[in-house]
Amino acid sequence: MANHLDSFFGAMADPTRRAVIERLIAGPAPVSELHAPHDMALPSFLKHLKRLEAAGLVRSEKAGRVRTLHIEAAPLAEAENWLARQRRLWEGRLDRLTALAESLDKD
Amino acid sequence: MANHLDSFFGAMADPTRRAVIERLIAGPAPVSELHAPHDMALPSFLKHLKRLEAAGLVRSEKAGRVRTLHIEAAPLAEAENWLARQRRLWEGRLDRLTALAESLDKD
DNA sequence: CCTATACCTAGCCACATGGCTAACCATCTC
DNA sequence: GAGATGGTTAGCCATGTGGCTAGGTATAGG
Repeated sequence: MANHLDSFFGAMADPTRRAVIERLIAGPAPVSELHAPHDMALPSFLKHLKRLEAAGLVRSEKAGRVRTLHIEAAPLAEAENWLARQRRLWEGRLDRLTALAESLDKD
Repeated sequence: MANHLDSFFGAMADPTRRAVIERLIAGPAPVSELHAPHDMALPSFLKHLKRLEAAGLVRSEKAGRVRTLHIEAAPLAEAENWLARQRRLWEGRLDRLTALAESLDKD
């Protein structure tokens, strides 16, 4: 398989990286601004950004000294769809169980 | 923060574990049945199950020699809601950008 | 009671992850 | 062109993760 889901869920499994995503949803931002609220050395923080970019959750462009990051919404939607599908299957199963229970009650 | 989201996303960031979840959505199953389709030694596989249980995605009960696993749907729903909220914020932002663009066009 | 079954524990290994410091570009700004 | 600013690279370290083998425990079945 080796899905995007691997790298997506891996990328989201860290509060620093989720915070970056939440910030970027409000609009693009340069590295230094993203870094500011996190009590962590820049190189450590950059690793998180690299991971987000590798997972395709984020794009970045450099202009002069400044690298600006943008969010990439598609993977978010993809993961949400995956979860929604699991939930529907689960709910479908519950429905069948309910129906089964009712049919057994009749006997 | 140290959210459930940490352990949830961490748990889902592995194809073996996602496959277990997908299987359990169809209904409860014992360890050996869950293990069967995965080409991996049992102890390695057990670690994955422990991780799912630690993340609260799965419950398990032992009867005699057999431990049976059940899925726990709530965390799935919670993560789906988190993603949905992000998406709505994102879409809201796009709407505002569109409105802004239109208002600029009028000038 | 003996054996097979089903799972569990302990302990090892290689590699990934998440943090750091130190030192290094590159580009504005004065 | 000298400094300050914004990122980047290299390399170190501790811990976590994902795999393994070997061996153990507990119950089901004959």
